[in-house]
Amino acid sequence: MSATGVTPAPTVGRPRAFDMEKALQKALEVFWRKGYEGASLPDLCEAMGINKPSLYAAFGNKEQLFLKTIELYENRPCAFFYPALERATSYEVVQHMLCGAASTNADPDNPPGCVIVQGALACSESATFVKEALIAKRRAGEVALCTRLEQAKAEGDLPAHAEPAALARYILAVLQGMAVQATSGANCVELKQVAETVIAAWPGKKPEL
Amino acid sequence: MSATGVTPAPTVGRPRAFDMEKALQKALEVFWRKGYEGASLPDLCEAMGINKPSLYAAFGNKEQLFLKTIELYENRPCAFFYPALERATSYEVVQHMLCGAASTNADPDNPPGCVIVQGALACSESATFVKEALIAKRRAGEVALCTRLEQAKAEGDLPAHAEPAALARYILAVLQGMAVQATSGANCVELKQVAETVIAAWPGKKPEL
DNA sequence: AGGAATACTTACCAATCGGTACATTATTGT
DNA sequence: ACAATAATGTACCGATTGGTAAGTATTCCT
Repeated sequence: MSATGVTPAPTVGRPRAFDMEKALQKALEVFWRKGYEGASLPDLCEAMGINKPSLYAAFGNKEQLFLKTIELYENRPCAFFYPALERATSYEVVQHMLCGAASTNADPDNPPGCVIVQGALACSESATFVKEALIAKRRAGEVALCTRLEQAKAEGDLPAHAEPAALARYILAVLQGMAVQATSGANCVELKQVAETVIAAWPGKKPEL
Repeated sequence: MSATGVTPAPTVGRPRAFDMEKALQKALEVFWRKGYEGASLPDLCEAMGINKPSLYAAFGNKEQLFLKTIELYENRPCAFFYPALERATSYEVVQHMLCGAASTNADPDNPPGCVIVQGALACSESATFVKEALIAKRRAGEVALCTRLEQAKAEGDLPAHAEPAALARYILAVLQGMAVQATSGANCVELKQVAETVIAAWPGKKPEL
């Protein structure tokens, strides 16, 4: 198993004629817009600018390609979530999460919504593995936020009666709902209003004005 | 065009050997669990206990069958939304919506989540019509709630600075997020905690204790 | 220059997709 | 009894699905 998780470029043989990262980015766009099952191999190949045997040689199969695009997604467009956890107060944490979600979910340069939500929400049995991988990603985010809110509670940043698990679930529900709203056509301003509504009622300490 | 929208039972010819409403109910379950595109005709036929020609004769095609199941869905399991609008105060309106969603989204007797959310969130071009029909359903709910909140504001039930459109969008986002949570395995108690978090911070007048 | 190794192109595969033609069976009206 | 009508079961349709075999082209190493 390589340390980077990426197959190292071989020193011999014909060199690859396309950029794997750019191809992944294009595949991500297709999966993002159409979901795992709705994206066909011709769709993917056309967007990636390669043909099927190249796709299979480089990425394994459709399922593995999808999982790799999700990895890319978490490191690039959706990169607001985990960094937000490092903010000083729970107020700022949720503020950055919700505002980041509003921006990326309704970014006109990307498909609307969130691929981790809409990539495989309801699907046939053949996509069960992918569906559960996305469930795990969503749950991981919830657990991470819950841990952060427990810390906030311990620090007195959240009141003693606060329930970090319930609050984390609530915030994740709002984030996921914002993704649905974005796929329905909501724009960034509209999503920021949702974010603002949540933030205004946040039980944690607010920053000085 | 018939008044009921249902083809009247013909007086001559071989009688239908299955109950259309029960078959629709079974089809709804399949679409609910697998989504519009993830549900294949064999899936549907098996669940409905009929075969393809009967399905097409009775319901038109897959798309029309889906739209009919959505109609059934709105009148049956998901029947908490519009009735909730008739409550006396905005507090009770959102309380009933959120608690109703918690119950039906995580009802162990039904598939998890909400078919109007997950039926066709991200899909191929061939499902565009269905996808937009669901978007329209979601938007209609949002508009109806917004109208109800405008009334609440006019009645002094909501403060003068309240923005009904933003609040309605927020509540719908939470409802849709709860559906996503349910498909991820959240149970009724967990969803009720989300509902309670929202209700506790609702800006409208709270009922007497 | 000549392997060895890798990627690309074309053409194909079985399985499944949504949808239907056709013959058969069951019912009503006369 | 007999036509008219409608639902059923079987068997099929072309198109598309994810995936691959095989031949060709391009590179590195000796």
